[in-house]
This record gives sequence, C-alpha cells and structure tokens, in this order.
Amino acid sequence: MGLIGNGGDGGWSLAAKPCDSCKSAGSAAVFCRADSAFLCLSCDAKIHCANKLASRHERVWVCEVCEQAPAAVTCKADAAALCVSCDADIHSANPLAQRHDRVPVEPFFDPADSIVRSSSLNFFADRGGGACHHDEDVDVEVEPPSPWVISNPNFASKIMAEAVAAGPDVKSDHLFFSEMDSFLDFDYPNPIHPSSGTDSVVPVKIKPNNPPSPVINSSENCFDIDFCRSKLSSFNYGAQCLSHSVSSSSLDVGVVPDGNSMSEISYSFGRSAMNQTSNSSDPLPSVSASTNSNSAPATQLCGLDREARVLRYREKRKNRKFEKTIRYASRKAYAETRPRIKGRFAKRTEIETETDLDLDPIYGSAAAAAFIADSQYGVVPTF
DNA sequence: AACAATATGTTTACCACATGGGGGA
DNA sequence: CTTCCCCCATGTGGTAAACATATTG
Repeated sequence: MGLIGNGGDGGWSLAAKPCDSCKSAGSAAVFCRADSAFLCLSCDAKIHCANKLASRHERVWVCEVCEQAPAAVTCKADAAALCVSCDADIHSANPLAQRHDRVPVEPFFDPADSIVRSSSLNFFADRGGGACHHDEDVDVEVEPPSPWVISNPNFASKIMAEAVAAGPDVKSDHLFFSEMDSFLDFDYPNPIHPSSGTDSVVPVKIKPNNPPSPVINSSENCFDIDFCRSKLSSFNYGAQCLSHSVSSSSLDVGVVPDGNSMSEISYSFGRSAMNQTSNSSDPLPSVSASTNSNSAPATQLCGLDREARVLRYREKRKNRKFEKTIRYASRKAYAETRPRIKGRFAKRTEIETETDLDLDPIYGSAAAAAFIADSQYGVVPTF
C-alpha cells in the first residue's frame, strides 16, 4: 500500500515535522492539542502514559501530505488523514475528488502505538510491546480501534519503522498491511470516544458562547456540513471547516499552520473564516483569535513546497494498490492449483476427462508442493 | 454547447471444493 | 471437562460481463 509508504519508497523530500519532544527530525506522527506539541510515537506514549491527566490529552494524527499540520479530515477514498489545506488542495482538483467522502478526524486518547498494537497488531502485544494502558478508570482496555485511528499513514509508516526495529523476525509489513484493508471502511461514530467534549481537563479554546455557525456555504465545502457541526468540531474544527470552504486553494494562500501551537492554527483558521463571513449576519466565532493576538505569524510552507507535496501525494495515491488480504494461505494454494474454465473453477472430473490427465491429489502435485514449500505461506494465520 | 459513439478503466459475479470451526455425541 | 466426529459456511483466483468514466467526433 503505497499510501503508508512515506518512508518506504523514499518519502517526501521535504522534511516532515520534527518531534517537539525528542527533536528527532521528521518523526512527528501525532499532535497533542493540550500540549500544542507534535510528537513521535514513542514520545507520545512516554508523555501521555506518565499520569492520568496526561493520558486524557486529546491527540490527532499529523497530515499525511504536508506533515506539518494536524489532520482535520480523513478521506475515505484515499484512506488518508489530511489537514484542512491539503484537503482543499487535493479535493478541489476535480469534481471526482470533490465527491470523496471525508470525515473529520477524531481525537484519540490512547497512546498511538498501543492503539494499533492492541488491535491490528496483536502480535506486538503478544511480544510484550511496551504499550502502556490508561488508568483503570479509563475504559479503553480492549476497545476495538476506530478506523480513523489506523488510517493515518504517518502513523502507519512510523509503526512500521518501530516494528522493524522491534526485531528482524517480525513480518510486520504483512501483518499490518493485511489489517489495513479493513480500516478503509470507516464507520462512525467513534466507539472510543462516544461523547463529545468529554475531556474537560484538556484546555479547550473554543468559546462556548460562540458555537460554530450552522449557516455555511455548503456548495463548495469539501466535506459535509454535518461534519463541521459534529461533536468533533468542538476541537476547533468547526472553524477549520469553515475556513476550508472558503479556501479555494491553499496553494494560493499557503495556510499550512506550522507553529507548534494549536492556537496559531486556530488563529489562521478563525481568521480566514472571519474574513469570509465578515459580512455575514451570523458571524463565526473568533475561536482562539484572542489567544494569538500576541503570537508571531505562523510559519508557513511556501507555495512551492506545498505544491510539491500535493503532487507527490497525488502520484502516490494514483499508484496505490489495495492488496487483497489472504486469510487462509492453504485455500489460496489450493485455489491456484485448481483447474479452471474461463477463469471459473471447474469440476476436477471434467478436466480430467477432457485432458485425460492423471492428476495427483492436490497437495501431491508438484505445483502445490512447491507452493507449500514457499515459506511465505508456511503458516496459515488464524484470527 | 449538446449529444452520440467509441475507448478505456473499474467492479462484480461466477465457478468447485478443501478447509475451519461450531455443535452435538 | 475433554475428545471425537459431522456438517456446513467460508474463502480462494482467473476470467468475462457489466458498469462507469473519459475522450473524440
């Protein structure tokens, strides 16, 4: 799956966001809103398992394309988590792209690596992979992962890197990619986070008296208004949705928030939204603009950088293949050795009569034997 | 600009049968 | 509670047909 191969095939030439904690370049996979920090997986697990309070920090994935901003939406068709600007860039390209079904990214509370390790990668858990768990009062122990959690390619590529580091005998790519297919079927709502705004601990910068305006120019929205109004929007994403609708192309605007501060992000979004609806009778909330009155202008990706990222992303998306998941290698082996007529399975007796072949039992055939001998299918995985 | 015809790309149904797993003895 | 056996839904791949979209006249 090329989608998650940012690092696998060389990755972006442009540097991704470094981890704010360990400062390792280009490794940030999640964004913690409470800390306003970009973190790699290991630092995320380290920091947010430290205590109960930290474990309740909301985090979102980093945009797959620019890797510079928190993801705002997940595109089902692309199976990619995108920030508002990249979403606008990619999905404003043509009418087909505009029809892509997108859902807002929901924040998660589990350590990023434990989410997947406890679900798609039980293998890791079995190996004692150091996924920490929340305190006993946080009911996340064996919750199935939300599809949106796994769909993030940044996370996937980084998990893969960690898997490789975990041991040479780990066929993590097979395991992970096999599971990835199932995560392309997004299914809301999020079972992990069923109630909106449950985290009163995390500083929320939305002014409760100024809910996002329900009146939105939906005709050009890149995703449905309902998403903007959903519970998820309580995390400043209502404003993002709004700005999203007005940003015809961030290539022109260059609105990739680069500051390590959610307030900066909110500021840019809020500002654009305000600009858009300045004449509206239902003005948008200023969101966190007030918190940014003293902040320096957010550093932004230059237009060419963004364009390059988007082009690369589109190329990768075009070449992406969703490979079929083989659950039973033994059945695959058998199917490949079975006789066919015009592609369809044929009765063995018919074939034998027609060709007058004296076939050995299926697993006695040379082809089957050779196939079984292939170590790749030596073990039939059971789930 | 609107429409039809053609080309190209994508999805789906079909087939037989060993296997896996549930359920009963 | 464990073991054994039976039965049936499941899954497997290559091809053609159906369908969708893009291009051309």
